[in-house]
Amino acid sequence: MVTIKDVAKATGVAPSTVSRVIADNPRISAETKKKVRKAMKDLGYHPNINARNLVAKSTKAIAVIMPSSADKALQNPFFPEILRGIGSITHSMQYSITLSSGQTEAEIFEEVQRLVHGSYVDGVILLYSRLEDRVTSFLREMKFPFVIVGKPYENMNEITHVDNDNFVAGKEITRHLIENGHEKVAFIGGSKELFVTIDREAGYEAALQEAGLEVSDSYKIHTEFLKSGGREAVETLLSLDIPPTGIVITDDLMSVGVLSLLEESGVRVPQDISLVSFNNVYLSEIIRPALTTVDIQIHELGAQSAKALIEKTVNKSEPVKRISIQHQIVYRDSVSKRLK
Amino acid sequence: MVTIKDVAKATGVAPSTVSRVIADNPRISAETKKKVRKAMKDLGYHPNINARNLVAKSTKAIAVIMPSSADKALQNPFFPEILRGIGSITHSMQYSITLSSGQTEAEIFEEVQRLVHGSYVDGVILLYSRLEDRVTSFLREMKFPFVIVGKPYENMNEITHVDNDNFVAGKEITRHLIENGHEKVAFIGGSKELFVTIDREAGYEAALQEAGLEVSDSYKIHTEFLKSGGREAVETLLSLDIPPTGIVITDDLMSVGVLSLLEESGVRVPQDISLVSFNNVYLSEIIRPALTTVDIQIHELGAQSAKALIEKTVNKSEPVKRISIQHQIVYRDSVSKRLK
DNA sequence: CTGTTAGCGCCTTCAT
DNA sequence: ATGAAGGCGCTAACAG
Repeated sequence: MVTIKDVAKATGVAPSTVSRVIADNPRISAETKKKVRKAMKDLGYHPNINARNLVAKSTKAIAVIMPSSADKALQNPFFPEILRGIGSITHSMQYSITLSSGQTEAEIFEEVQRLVHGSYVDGVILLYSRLEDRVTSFLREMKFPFVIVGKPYENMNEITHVDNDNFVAGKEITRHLIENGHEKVAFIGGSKELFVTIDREAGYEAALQEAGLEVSDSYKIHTEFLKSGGREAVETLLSLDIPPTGIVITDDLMSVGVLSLLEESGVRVPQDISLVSFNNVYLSEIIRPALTTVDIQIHELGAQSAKALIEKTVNKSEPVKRISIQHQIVYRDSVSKRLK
Repeated sequence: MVTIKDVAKATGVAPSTVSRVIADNPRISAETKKKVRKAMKDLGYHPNINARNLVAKSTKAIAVIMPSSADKALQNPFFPEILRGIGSITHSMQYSITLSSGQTEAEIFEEVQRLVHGSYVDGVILLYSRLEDRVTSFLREMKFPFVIVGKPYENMNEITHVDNDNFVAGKEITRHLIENGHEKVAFIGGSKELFVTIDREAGYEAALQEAGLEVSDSYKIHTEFLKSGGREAVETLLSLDIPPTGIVITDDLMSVGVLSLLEESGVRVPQDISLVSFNNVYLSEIIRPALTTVDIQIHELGAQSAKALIEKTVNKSEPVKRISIQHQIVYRDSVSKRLK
């Protein structure tokens, strides 16, 4: 390994001078700079990050924590996409990403402790948000910079987070159904412990009420991730006295499941039932009918969270922020106009 | 930050002694160990990883390189899954993962250089394999430990890689179609630059030949990732004089696209056409009809590659390995028996 | 068994 | 504008 000393020796200057050249210190003559830089290139010098971190007490690295993989949800294309968003920022700022997943919540907790205590990273992005999460409490206690993608369960004004306005999004997409003549619209969401579900559902209800439509519990389904369980739920929905003509579903991947179930039962989409959902994942575009869905800008969600986090790590007194990412409805073919 | 010195002072021993109990050095008395450990706990001591790395000249970290995100393929659930596989091993061995993606190939190359030159990581896992890849050549030149998930384009016996036996898998899944009475079977694959495609296609042809069936070019389609392009391809296939009754598709996600296209054209699966594909991603289970697909054990692919890489990093003279992960056909509902 | 010393590669005063 | 010296936190000889 070629070190700063080697470069110094080769150039006939002191190590400190080389160090200054690296930092592009203005009080080094242009001449020596050129000389030193040449030597660096010739020798193939690259700064050793560990040595640098050691003295700088900073790592220029952030950790990204994925939800425990008990969540089957991990197969959701949401994750690669958000990672790309984060990566676009980290790359441009010369930061690295340390990825951390884990089978269980405990494993993740361990890992995070290791990461922050060992000074592996300068900050943490949480790709989930759970009630009474030890990781969150730990990070707060340590006063360690972190941001949550989504909505924190507690201390919302004290935790920087980036999220969509899921309430409004839910309202708008439901309204779209209503405007197309649907008066019986159902809701299928994931776990009601999740804020995404809660918010989108609240938006759904608000749209209904706004239109003077009835909000009925029998029209609302919560299912983890539809396999057998979701199946029955959908069947129940269909066998109602007055089955819905439109469904709001909180996730494109779930929509695919529902869609399949429906068509299997001979119900056609959108002729018999209209579907709308959230995320605008690639999948929603290749499936038939292509899904009308709200684009939540996953990439941007990632980019903004990385940006906010990095700002926080360089300036610890950066104020708490609550960043809201725009959403936009993408109109495709899963909604039909219904004559009254 | 509490350091080894603080612990030493608090315990009344030398820093080196503390260092030794951290390493659980056998020649330290049980008594002092206990004493020191207590102090560590009381003070909340945690080793500083950078300092340690600096002297150890090892980072206990590996980099995972994702394909350039020009590949829309990144939304494939394949990635989160393989990351989990890698994570399961790294976690258990106390390694960390540095994730690296990038918009372009050049960006990735830069990043990898930074990672290896700066001693960020001890080894690299490549989640892609491309012809004349600068990253690969660079890693080889540097003699830096790396493994490829998939099949290297060059120097196959000099590069440790973990892969499925895609030829056999392709053959078996095609044979399954044939055994169900399908004599006209088509093939839809991704870019023919990719080894996965090539291997699976070769298997497909082998099965056909084995059964004495004709291999026809008009039955073979290569499409990046079916949007508009794939659409036409499928239509062409259907309008053939003798349209196929079965299709082998190299990826579940593509299958979903094809499936949708087919049903849109009024072709029923599996009644009119049977479909089989690869990967056994969660999606293939929730879609209707559920897909008969070959499970390539993505998780295991990740785990084995991490294991092989770590072995290589601790023992540079570890021999080159070629690890093949078992596959297994998962029979579901996308294939129908066809009477002759 | 434990303490002392040196040094990993870099940055940063403090001099000059 | 540059050099010399010290130290970041840790480990690894080398002494005892």
